[in-house]
Amino acid sequence: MKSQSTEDYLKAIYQLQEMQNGEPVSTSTLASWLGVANASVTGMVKRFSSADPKLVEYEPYTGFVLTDAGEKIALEVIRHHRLIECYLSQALGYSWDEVHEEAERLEHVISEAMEDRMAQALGNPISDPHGDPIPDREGNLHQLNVIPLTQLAVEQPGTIRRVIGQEPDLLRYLAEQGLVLSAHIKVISKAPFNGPISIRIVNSSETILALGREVAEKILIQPSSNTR
Amino acid sequence: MKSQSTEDYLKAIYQLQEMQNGEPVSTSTLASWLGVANASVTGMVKRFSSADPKLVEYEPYTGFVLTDAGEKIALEVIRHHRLIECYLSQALGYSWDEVHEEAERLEHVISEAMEDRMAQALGNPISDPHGDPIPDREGNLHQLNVIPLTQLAVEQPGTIRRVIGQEPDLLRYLAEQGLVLSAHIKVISKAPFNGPISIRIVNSSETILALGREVAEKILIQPSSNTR
DNA sequence: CAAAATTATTAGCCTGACCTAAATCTTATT
DNA sequence: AATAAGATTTAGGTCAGGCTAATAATTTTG
Repeated sequence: MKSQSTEDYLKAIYQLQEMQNGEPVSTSTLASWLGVANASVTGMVKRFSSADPKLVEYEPYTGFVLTDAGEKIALEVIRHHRLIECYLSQALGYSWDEVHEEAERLEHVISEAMEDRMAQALGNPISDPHGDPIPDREGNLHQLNVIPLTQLAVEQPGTIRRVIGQEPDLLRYLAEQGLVLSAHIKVISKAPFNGPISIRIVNSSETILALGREVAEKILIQPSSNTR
Repeated sequence: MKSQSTEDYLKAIYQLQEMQNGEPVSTSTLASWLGVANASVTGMVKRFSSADPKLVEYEPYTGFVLTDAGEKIALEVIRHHRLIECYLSQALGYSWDEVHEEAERLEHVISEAMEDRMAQALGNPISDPHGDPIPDREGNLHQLNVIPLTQLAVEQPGTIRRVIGQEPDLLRYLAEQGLVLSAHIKVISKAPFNGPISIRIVNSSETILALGREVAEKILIQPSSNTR
């Protein structure tokens, strides 16, 4: 089994690559994501690309891309992480802003047997408490058909399916406003000049919420047919 | 938080001290228990006894004894370990020979919050699947009134309350024979010259089981009044 | 297109946790 | 009391995973 650091690096590269539509991940991006010095990343990744099997491809001054072997490990760790999040939420009553931190440590130590038992207890869930997809044992991800809230048309109704990012403060804030998974919402207006997006939660109070673009970008919506 | 190794060392010292009725633990005993070289123990324990607060008292050529601060940490780790064992057994269907290995890694990474939630889900158990007592948050242990099976008198009935040791093979063997917690047994005979002890499981088949002294020493019995 | 700014790499160092081999201390034995 | 046997510690080394400071490569800008 790979060390905890190795697993963290590979997971981070995978996630950053995903966030950048497959672009190679630069040294400094990875370093600041992991909270280590650039030089540490250079050293660590150098080991990865001379490992057997090779875990990342590395083009100096371009960045890192996972090999299939590296991606496999990353997906295993992500599967652990997200299953644990689900389990903590469903079996132990954690809220969605608490699960990430705990899972971050547990993901490196659970056995495959434990993973299987958790998955079974949960009925093999396909997404975690934030709507992030859980890879299956082979690493296949179930992709949702969603768009960021920023791209939802005015008056177009939709359902919240996923929230990107793990900042507990933001997650708590969203939950307080009723912006949780499966909530039905509708965009009332989008202020110009990149201003806030005003939305309403359908079938709930008539309150109108204004969200900044940064936040709205992280809320992924499954559009539904416009019923009005 | 202390490193995983530190926690392992302190836990080991605690358990060895317990097994030796409070005797100081020698370098080589600890080293072979942990599976590391003697020199590694010397180095590590030296750090502990010059730490702030000091974690072990060390008398050269006599051995190590935990200070109150060291014992506190050891008991926290043991509480984690045993609660996890309980949880795995009750919530995820692990058998008593499987729990130890998994708990051995999880004990170092769970948060206090998770510990509390597990304890609550289990109804604050006071012993783990092997009958080992679970320290409470303050480190208090509930001591059972038990004796090793080797000391149970012939014809004296008793109940299995605890099994010492975590060897999966032994635990599986015992379970197959019906020697599980709460089983009622009676000693039929004790062969002389340290020979095997023959027992019968009360209220079950009439089969007579012969156990070696080594094994019998690890089975702790709560004697009950002789009803015949 | 050269200089400035940015980004990445190298060099050299540190710490924790291990190791082996050699030296030293203690205890037991003659 | 001297020595052999056994236990323990010291000396010196490795490896992973960090760090800072200095250097080098690339990209941007004037």
